[in-house]
Amino acid sequence: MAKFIKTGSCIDCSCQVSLFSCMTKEQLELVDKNRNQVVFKPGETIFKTGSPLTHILCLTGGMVKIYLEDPSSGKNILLSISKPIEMIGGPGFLVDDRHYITVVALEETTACFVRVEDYKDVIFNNPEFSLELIKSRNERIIKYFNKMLHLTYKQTHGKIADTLLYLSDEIYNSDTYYTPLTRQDMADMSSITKDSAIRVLKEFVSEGIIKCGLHDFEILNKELLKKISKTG
Amino acid sequence: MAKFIKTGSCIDCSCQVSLFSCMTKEQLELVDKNRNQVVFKPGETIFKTGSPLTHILCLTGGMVKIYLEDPSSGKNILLSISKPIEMIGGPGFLVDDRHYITVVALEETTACFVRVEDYKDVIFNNPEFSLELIKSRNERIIKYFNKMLHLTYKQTHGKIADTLLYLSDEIYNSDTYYTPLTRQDMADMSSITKDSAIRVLKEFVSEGIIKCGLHDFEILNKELLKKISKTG
DNA sequence: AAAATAAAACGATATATATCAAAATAAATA
DNA sequence: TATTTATTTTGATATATATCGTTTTATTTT
Repeated sequence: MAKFIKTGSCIDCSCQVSLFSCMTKEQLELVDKNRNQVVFKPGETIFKTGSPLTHILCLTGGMVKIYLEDPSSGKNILLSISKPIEMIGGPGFLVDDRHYITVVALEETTACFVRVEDYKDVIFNNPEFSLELIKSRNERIIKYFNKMLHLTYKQTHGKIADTLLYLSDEIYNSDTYYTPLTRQDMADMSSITKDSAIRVLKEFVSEGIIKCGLHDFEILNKELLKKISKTG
Repeated sequence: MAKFIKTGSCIDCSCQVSLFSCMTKEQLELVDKNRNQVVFKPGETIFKTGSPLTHILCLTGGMVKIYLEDPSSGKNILLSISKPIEMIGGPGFLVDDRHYITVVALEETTACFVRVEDYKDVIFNNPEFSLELIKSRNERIIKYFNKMLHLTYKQTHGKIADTLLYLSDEIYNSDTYYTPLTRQDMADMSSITKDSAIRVLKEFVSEGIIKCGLHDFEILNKELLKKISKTG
């Protein structure tokens, strides 16, 4: 039992639904301070593909990876990394109430769970929130469109370049960063095999485009990396 | 001028916005009967990637293909075929009001344009509609998740099998169908090259799985096709 | 109907990348 | 610290699929 349900999670954590109506990040930050939260250790699974979607996650601290799992092939696609403050639900919401994503803590992560019924209530009673939600869904779809295009025509070098730039520009906001991601994770982000990821990273190092250890990365020639990302 | 704006399109076609609040297909059908519509000839472009998104399309007759275009690589992904009655907007709605999809008529197609402001009004004033819209966005995201997984791990045979099954099960509802799609279209649907599509189709024919002419298809061994789709 | 254009078909070749196996290194555990 | 386990690295090989040039067939235009 304790193996499947993390202590303290999936309990109505006294989130005041009305407070969610005002959706500015500043307000959410305030709200979150006064709330009991669940703490996840690195590597712990928060949402698992296929399991019932009963709550929406409000990520308040730490960092998680979000990925797709294909049970039949065993292949994964690492879709994104998420940082606070972000609501993480997944497309099963309002559809079949199942998770279509797996969310795993990359470091110590704090989160609060909001019941889907409560979340639905907010949408129903707050048209501004609805429009914001539709907007964010659409923004995500645009990202998936790009991902689909990249998956079809980019090759390993372009894909790894994308991954390095994503981490630098969107996650760590620096050309030098430490990441807990493994080579397998970076391969899953790039939709290539682990072996290919290692090979390409090594090439980039030998060409002076990056410097890297197991988890430390430094982008030395960002312009070239961007060019590689563009040309495929 | 006439080259870019189809005569009669993108004009507020007196759609009664309030009527859209009731979103059952039957009701929409009734509405559409009393509305002046725009007729597109086969091959005509209705929405073009990159152009301003000023209207949402209500497809009332005919059939369209919806695809992603990558201007830099020239690669296309054919996402889906749409039949009446369906609302076609695209993820630029509420984001940057640009089209991220290209919609092209496959046969003579009738459609009605709804101004985005009016559409926004409906969402704002009708919470049931909002929930339905979020649901449909999520359903689409689930499809894109599957597409992304398939793109990464399936190979040509599995991809073409998927395309044949999609046309049979979701579009033409028959194991025998005529389709105006070209080999290039079927390749774009499968995210492979035209040459590969031709090769695989020919293999399927020689193995007795399908029978096909240029545009006529007959699925002879559906179970095997499903198996090929599953195993990649 | 003839000419021109576009689409489909096909073979030969190139190549990128997955796959596999084995070694080296790092991390976790006892 | 020693031992086990997991991750990373590396090379060799296989293979699927894109690419290219050419021919054939279909479709459209004049």
